[in-house]
Amino acid sequence: MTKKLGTQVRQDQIARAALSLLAAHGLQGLNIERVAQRIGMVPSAIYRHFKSKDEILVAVLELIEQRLLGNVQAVYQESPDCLERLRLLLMRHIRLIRENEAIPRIIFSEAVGFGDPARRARLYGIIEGYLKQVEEILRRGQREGTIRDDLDPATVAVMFLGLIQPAAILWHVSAGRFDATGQVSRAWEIFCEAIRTK
Amino acid sequence: MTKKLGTQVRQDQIARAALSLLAAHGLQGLNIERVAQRIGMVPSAIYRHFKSKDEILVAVLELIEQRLLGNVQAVYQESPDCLERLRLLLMRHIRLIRENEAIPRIIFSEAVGFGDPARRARLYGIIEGYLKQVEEILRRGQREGTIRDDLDPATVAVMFLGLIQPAAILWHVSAGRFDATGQVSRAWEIFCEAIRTK
DNA sequence: TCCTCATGTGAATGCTTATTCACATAAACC
DNA sequence: GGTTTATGTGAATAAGCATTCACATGAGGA
Repeated sequence: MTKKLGTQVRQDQIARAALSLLAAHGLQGLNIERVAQRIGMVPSAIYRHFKSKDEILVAVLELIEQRLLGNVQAVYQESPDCLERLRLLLMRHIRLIRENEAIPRIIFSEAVGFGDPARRARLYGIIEGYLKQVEEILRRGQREGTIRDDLDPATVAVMFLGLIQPAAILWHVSAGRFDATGQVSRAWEIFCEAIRTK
Repeated sequence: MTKKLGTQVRQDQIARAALSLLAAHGLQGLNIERVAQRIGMVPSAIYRHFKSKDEILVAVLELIEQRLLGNVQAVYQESPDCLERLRLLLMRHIRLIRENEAIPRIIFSEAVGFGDPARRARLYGIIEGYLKQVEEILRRGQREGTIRDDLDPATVAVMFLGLIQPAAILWHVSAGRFDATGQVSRAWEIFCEAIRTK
């Protein structure tokens, strides 16, 4: 029989497996059987650790949240300059998405958008939290004088997301042919020039 | 019995019904029964006009393409100024999405992203076609001297999409609380200033 | 060593849903 | 009006999949 492991360990394994499967097969292709297989269990065993498939999706959302906020922490270490921090965050974000296509997928997916309103709210909270972090970097830049202070940080933070999203989608839809990293780099130059103090 | 109608008429009805249902219930909630009900038929009758559910999705994609390109045609009539055309296109686009949430939903959906590679390619073609139209407006602006000609139109066109997408997603995830139109308007100001000739 | 409890198993259940098919009927054409 | 053909109907099929449950077993404490 499969080795027995604690519920925290299993929950983590399950969430990771689900995220990885979402990337490979999409939400439609995510079923309990595949998740179980991935970690060497039998489908019913999953239910020892999660009450339902929906709960697994919530766990996946939290995993994504961790990774996004982890990126924010990292760029604070990597550079003291706010504009540079944003650039680094952009590059980390695009890498995160390229390594894990599931992220935009689950975020835009109707399972989250239409399902339990609480889960939808949770997702909104995650995105808002990330936006708040971006805003914070922008505000610091404004205080330092490197970023134009006539701009609304909240608006600019959403625009920042807009540098990444369409590139990520084109990359995915084109089956990897679209040069997302190049697009984001070029777009960053234009964006950066627009928000930097003249 | 239900009145009998030609296949072209039915195909159009079915595609429209599917688009509308996608907006209301998401892809998961789109089933043949609901589509049939919406146009007063019985599920099996759908198969007189489409070989499979997948074919219906393709028809929906084509409907979306029509509407996007229709917007482009319209703004050419509405203004002779390229920057103004872009602004109008942006506003039309956000309105299209607000009236029809299904559009981002189906575009980002894994049914399209992971299914038949041909369908994925079709979607890429649609987005590319729209981008080409935006690029064309940008190029005209460059020739006229209203838009900076040191910018790559392709890059800027993707950025243009980026003005809309995150706003649309936040609007959807927040259940309509996020002010997408306001965000897009404010973002447009910043974007416009960045690409206009100084 | 034994007990107990959390974890793993395999089979069964039940629901949803796409798809098919034999049959029915409206409409177009002669 | 009769014939033909495309379109609509209702029932049946079958597959996929989440979830449950009675039972089995490993691991840690007494």
